Amino acid sequence: MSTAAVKQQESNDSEPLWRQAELRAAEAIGRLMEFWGFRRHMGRLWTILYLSPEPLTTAELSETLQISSSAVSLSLGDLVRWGAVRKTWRPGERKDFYEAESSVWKLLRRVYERRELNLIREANDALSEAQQALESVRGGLGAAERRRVDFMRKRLSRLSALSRAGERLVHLLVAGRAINPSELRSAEEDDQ
Amino acid sequence: MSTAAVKQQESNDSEPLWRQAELRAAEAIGRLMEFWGFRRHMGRLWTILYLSPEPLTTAELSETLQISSSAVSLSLGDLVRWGAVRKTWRPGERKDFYEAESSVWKLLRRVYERRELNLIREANDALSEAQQALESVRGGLGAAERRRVDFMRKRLSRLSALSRAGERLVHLLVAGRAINPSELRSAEEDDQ
DNA sequence: ACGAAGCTTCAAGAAAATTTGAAGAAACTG
DNA sequence: CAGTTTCTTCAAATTTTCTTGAAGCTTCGT
Repeated sequence: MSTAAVKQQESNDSEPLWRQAELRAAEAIGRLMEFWGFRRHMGRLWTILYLSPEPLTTAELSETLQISSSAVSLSLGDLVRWGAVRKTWRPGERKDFYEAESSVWKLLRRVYERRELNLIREANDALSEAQQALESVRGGLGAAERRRVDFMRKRLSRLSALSRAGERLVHLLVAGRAINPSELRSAEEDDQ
Repeated sequence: MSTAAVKQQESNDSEPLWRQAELRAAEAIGRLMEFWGFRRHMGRLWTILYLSPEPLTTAELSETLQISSSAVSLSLGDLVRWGAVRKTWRPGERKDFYEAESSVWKLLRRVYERRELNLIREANDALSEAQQALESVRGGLGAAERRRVDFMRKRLSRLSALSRAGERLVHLLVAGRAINPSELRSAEEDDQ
């Protein structure tokens, strides 16, 4: 009864037979993107567009994925801002059409460039500030506390070295150059 | 007189002067980890431990970060499970003490190995299923729909190729070997 | 210029996650 | 072995994030 039910469902709704496969792929990519820090809808929408031979309208998207048109608009806007989806225009049509940027590599690069690098830099700044704060405080401490603070300073500088190394690696990645992760490892090989 | 003032400051809050810097660093790393898909507390706790010359108790941690002991226990448990923190034991002490795994490189490797690889594999499986579903449906379609499905199949196989390439890269990364991101790029260079 | 169609933004509601206090287990001490 | 101390688990509550329907804008055709 369950397999029959599926067949029925497919033809009853006047849904193409491949819709289910499409949704499954969209879901997989959606999860991947969610895990990567984006909204799940972004991945789903992008996938639907990526699998479509021609541009789609927001109405088609919201119908396919069964989400409200405002949700489509929201996530689609993000996708456009990330360059993952382009607005296209059709002569004689009033609605906007959307198509996926089909070079995943380009997308990855852009995200790393805009987002990951920023993130690392912010962490870096915060670490530097913390280090400076420690240094400025160090003078007025007794011997025991000074030892303590020196330990922290050593550790903080290791973290800084790491995050600078990470920044460098992402830079290389974005430039499409080869990367050697051992740089990360060696960034923390000064003391034990 | 100025040293006296500093001393006062120290004792008024009964907080060491460097506490603030420590918290700032913890916050920075916490954000980084949150962005990376972990609970923020995990990063904060790890950082406090990493910056401490000696192991700390849960009580000290919850006091330092101002979070409940149950939250400490929860996130600390995760950290131990990820190998980011070790339980240590002190003769004569009843409480457990915790210390940070100080090799960040080891940690990164472990996370990529356990989590990212799994994630990619899951996506891969879902994509394969979708592809198979399309193939099994292809027979019963008219010409137009068949063309449509063939387009999807081509795109899906590109996604598969990409994610297999990604899997390979992560493998290399985990093994500490050099990586060339151009493998990703070339994974989608069959058609336009 | 007016009306309609489509897109976006917003505030309210729903869902999901994190956080916590309290209760339960486990481990140690006297 | 009873009584503590410490750690963990759980359900309730809070906070945060997501989703939606409605209202506001903009653009286009007449």
